[in-house]
Amino acid sequence: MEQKTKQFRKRNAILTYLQETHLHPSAEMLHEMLQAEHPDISLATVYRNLTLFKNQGLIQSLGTVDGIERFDANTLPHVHFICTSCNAVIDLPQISVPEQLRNTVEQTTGSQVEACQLCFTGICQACCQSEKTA
Amino acid sequence: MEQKTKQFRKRNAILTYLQETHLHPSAEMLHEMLQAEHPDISLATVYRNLTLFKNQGLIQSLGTVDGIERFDANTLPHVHFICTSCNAVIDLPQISVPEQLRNTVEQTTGSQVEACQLCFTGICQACCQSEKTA
DNA sequence: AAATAAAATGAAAATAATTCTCATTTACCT
DNA sequence: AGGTAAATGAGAATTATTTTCATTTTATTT
Repeated sequence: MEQKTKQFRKRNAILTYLQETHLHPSAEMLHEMLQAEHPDISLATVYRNLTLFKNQGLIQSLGTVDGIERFDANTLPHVHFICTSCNAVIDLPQISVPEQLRNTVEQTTGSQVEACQLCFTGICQACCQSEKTA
Repeated sequence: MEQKTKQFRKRNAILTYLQETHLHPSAEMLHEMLQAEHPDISLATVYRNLTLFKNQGLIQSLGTVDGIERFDANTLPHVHFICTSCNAVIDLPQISVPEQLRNTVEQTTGSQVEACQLCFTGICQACCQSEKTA
């Protein structure tokens, strides 16, 4: 009962993990998490494939948080919250950017809009509470 | 007719330049521009003072564009457009993020919102046109 | 005004995230 | 199985940013 396609490849593991997590991980976070399944995976492979996925449009970069790039397999426009205390990146599905803004931007500036990111920063609930108890 | 306060300091020059430009420059861009007035200004001084201004809340970081951090002396919430072709960062004063969203985020997540950034990416007008003619 | 202390700066070394090189391994095709 | 192209690991290289430390500049005190 072997698999038809032997996918030794770590590439799939990286993409799959990204698609299943909600942590918006960095390359190093990914590398660490993937070592459970692939103890010999190298950091270079993680970086290499992240760059590849980005170019293929399979994932998006969320920019840097505390100097480190974070990634998201959800390429649909959606809103994030970044905690400046614990550096968590959290989805905010309850908020959305009005679709029409895209057109407003294109028409008032003569540019071509490819993407749009809305991002709130502050202290997340968990950090707010640990501040109180401390 | 000498000035009362001898301000040899380059610090002021850095902040003033940031406040007067609309280019949302990087440390290196700043360093290059400031050399006109201060030929001996060092890159370390630019970085040092940018970090200082950030901590003092006098400027904000816009995050990285093509791997390089960009700065803005306008700390009021406002919207940006980033050109993925020429890496220009352009203000979009005609757009704004509804103030109420801040409360929505705080109430639905139990977090404390400190700031909010909305940013469109794409091809700016200038680059759109040079693409056509090329 | 001179003396002293504190802050700011330049130059270059150090750091750290990311990318690249190259030898090796793995998967695919016939 | 044999040959070829793609993927990977290990570590070197790169590069933006930070730090160190000696020097200069500014502020303060006498």
